[in-house]
Amino acid sequence: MATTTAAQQRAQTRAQYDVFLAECPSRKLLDRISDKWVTLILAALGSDGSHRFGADCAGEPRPLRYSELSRLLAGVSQKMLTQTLRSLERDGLITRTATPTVPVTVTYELTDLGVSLHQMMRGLKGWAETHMDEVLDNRATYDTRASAG
Amino acid sequence: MATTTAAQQRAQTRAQYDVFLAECPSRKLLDRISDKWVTLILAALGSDGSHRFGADCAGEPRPLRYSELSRLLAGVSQKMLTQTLRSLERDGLITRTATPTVPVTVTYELTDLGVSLHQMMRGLKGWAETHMDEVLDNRATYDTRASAG
DNA sequence: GGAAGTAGGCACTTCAAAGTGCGTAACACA
DNA sequence: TGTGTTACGCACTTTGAAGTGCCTACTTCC
Repeated sequence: MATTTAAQQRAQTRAQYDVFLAECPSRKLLDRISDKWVTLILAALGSDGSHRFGADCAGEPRPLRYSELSRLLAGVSQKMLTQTLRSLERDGLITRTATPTVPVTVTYELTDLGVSLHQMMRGLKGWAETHMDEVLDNRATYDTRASAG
Repeated sequence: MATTTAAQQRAQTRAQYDVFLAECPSRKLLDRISDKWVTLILAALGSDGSHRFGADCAGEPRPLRYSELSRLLAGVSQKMLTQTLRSLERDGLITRTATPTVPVTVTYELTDLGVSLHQMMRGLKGWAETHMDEVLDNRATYDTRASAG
């Protein structure tokens, strides 16, 4: 009977904890931006449409079509692209504009909020470029010691 | 035979894409901080040991014992706590100090790099508090329209 | 008239991460 | 002597997200 006592206790405390986590706006922000395709779509829409995500993320924001995004993000499945675009639209970070042309044309564009988020991610990039090398150095050193020492 | 042609093409492009992603330091940073327990451990070690993560994350950084962290983070399983601490130690964000006392005592402490990361996450928090409400508003509006409209 | 392109929807499957329980070495205390 | 604590390691299981294939409606081009 009492085989899950410890588990249930943890479930209790976890439930409370999850509530707390859900309340934390920075946690929610992380949930949003920590998605692989979210960051890439933001980068794509935030920069011009050329496939230069890594370097500077510069260029002017430009609306992109679904098919353009699909080609730009290369490895993304249609499902994930659609799904991610929906969630970004839901959050008011991008707008979806469907024009009933020959075959229906849909374009996506960053909102002001989306641009704001994109700007912040460039800030993140700054920190990362400053310190992430150090982190990776530490990681390599740790691994070397673990296997050699 | 050629049933996986499209899939394999995607696999190709995805492989290239993953390489690119792996090279991006901001992507790596996201991989690090977007972990639930990472952020909480950082918050715990970055603030004093009281259970006030949400409000201000203030207080002075203080080394904490494994058991203290375990109690503080409540819902965390021992496995995840150990695992997360290891990875943070590996990255040079925290230090692990074992003192061979009565039952062995282990304390964890933020390194300078860890403090730096903790500071940045407070910056994140700033953005989140400024804009995340807006995002959540949009989300709620979207959901309402979807179900009611 | 059938193939192709556009922007997806739907359902099945897989796969890795997280959860969960159990074991451990050393010592202290009853 | 046996039970408890500390700080884990190991192995099994679950689960939820992502991947993948297959479908549509409409049109245009060959």
